[in-house]
Amino acid sequence: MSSRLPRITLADQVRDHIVMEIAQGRLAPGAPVRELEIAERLGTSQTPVREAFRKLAAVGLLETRIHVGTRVRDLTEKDLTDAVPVRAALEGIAGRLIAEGGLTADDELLDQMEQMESVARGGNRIALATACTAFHRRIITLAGNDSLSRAWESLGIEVMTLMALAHTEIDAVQAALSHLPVYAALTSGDPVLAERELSAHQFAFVPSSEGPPVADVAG
Amino acid sequence: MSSRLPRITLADQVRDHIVMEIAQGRLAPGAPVRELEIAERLGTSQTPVREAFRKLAAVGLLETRIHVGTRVRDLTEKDLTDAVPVRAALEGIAGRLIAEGGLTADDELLDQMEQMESVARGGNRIALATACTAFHRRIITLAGNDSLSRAWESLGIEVMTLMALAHTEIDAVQAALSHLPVYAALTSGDPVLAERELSAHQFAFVPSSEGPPVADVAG
DNA sequence: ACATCGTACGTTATCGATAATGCTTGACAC
DNA sequence: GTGTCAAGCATTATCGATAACGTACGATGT
Repeated sequence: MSSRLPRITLADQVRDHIVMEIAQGRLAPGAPVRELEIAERLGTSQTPVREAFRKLAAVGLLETRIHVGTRVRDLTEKDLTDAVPVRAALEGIAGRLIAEGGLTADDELLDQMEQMESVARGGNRIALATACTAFHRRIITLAGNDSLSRAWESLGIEVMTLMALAHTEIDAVQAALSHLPVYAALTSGDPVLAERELSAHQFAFVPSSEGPPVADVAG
Repeated sequence: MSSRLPRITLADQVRDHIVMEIAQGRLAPGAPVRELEIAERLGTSQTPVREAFRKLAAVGLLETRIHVGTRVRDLTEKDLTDAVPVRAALEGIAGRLIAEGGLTADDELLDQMEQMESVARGGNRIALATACTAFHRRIITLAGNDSLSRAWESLGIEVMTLMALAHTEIDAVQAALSHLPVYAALTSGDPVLAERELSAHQFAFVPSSEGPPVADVAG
C-alpha cells in the first residue's frame, strides 16, 4: 500500500494492522482471532501473523491459550488504571535522567508538540494519539536507558493511547497542551522537578486517581 | 530428554535452553547464533528457535539485525546498572501496592527466603539466583497489577540475576539474608516504608550507585 | 438420568523448503 | 589508488502443508 518494498517485516505490518483494527473497534474485545483467517485476509501466510500475535499478547492486547485459540483481550477499567502508576514511575525516571543530562532543547519534542496541537484543533484524535505516543517515546529514548525503554514498550502505550482517545471524552486540545509544562520541566535542568512533572502528567486525565501517597515534601 | 510429552511449547523449551547456555558461558557475549544451527543442534525446526530468539531479543539478551543475523548481546556494565533504577521503581510500586492491600504474611515468600538461605550456605549460586528470582516475581505477582508484571518481566530478571551471581564476587549468604527486611517491610502495613525498602533493596549490591536524588523528606 | 469413554473437529504448533535481503568480495573503470 | 558495480554467499523471512493438542459432542453402558 505505502511501498512495494517493505522496509520492515511483514510481521510488524500485520501487528500494526491488527492494532488499528482493535483501536477502531473493527475487532471487538473478546472476539476470537484466528491466525489463518487473518493471514488469508491480509494475503500472507500464518507465520507473520503468528509472530504479530505473540507481540500483541506480550503487551496484553491479545490473549492466547495454547492449542485452543486467541482472542482480543477485554481491557477492563482496571487494565487502564493499572498502567498509570507504572507509566508514571517510568517516565518520571526518564525525566530525572534527562534533566540530569542537562537537556536544554529538543527539536523532535517541539515538532511533536506542534503536531499535537495542530491535529487536536483539527479534531483528528487518531493523529493526536500517534503524535502523543511519539512524543513520549522520544522522552524515553532521550533518557538513554535500554531497560527503561524495554519496560516502557512493554506497556503497549500506542494502543492504550489510541483506545483512550478514541473511546473517551477527553478534550483533545487540552490533552495536546498538557505537554507544554512537561517540555519545560525536561529542559529546566532540575531533576527533581522533571521527575515530579513527568510523573504527575500521567495522572492528569485519570480523575479517579490522584497519584501515589508520598512522604511529606518540604516546599 | 526430560519428558516425552512436552507440557509447554518447544519454543519455550528452546528459550530456556539458550538462557542457560548464555548464563553458563557456553554462549559467549557477542557470539553469533544462527536459527538453523540451534534448530539442528536441538533437533527441532527453525520455527520454535526463531520464536525463542524473538523473546530473548525482547529482554535484551539477543540482538537481531533483520536479514543479517542474531548474536548474543554483550551486556556491558551500563546494561546492568541501567536496570537497577527501573527495577527499583517497579518493585517499589509493588511494595506500596502490597502494603496498601494489608498483606500480613505469605507462605511462598517465606519458602523462597528459606530456600535462598539454604542454597546460599551450600554455595549453589545458580539455585540462589533461581530462588531470588522466584521471590521477587512473587512480589510482583502479589501486587496484582498486570502492567507492572509485564514491565518487570521485560527486564529479563532471570538472566540478570543469574549472570550477576555467576560472574561476580557478591557474597551469596549476605545476598540471601538481605531479603529479610524486604519481607518485613511488605508485611508492615506501611505503604511508604514498603516502597522505600523495596526500592532501596535494588541498590544494595550496586556500590557505585546510591539511588536517585529525592526531595527532602521530613522525618 | 447420569457418568464415562471415545471420536470428530477447530485451532494452534511445528515442520521442511523456498524466497528475499544485506553483506562481502572481487573485477573493472577511471 | 580509489570508487563503483555486480555476483555470490550467509542468514533470515516467509511460505504451504502436516502434526499435535484441547475441546465438545455424542454414543454407550449402567
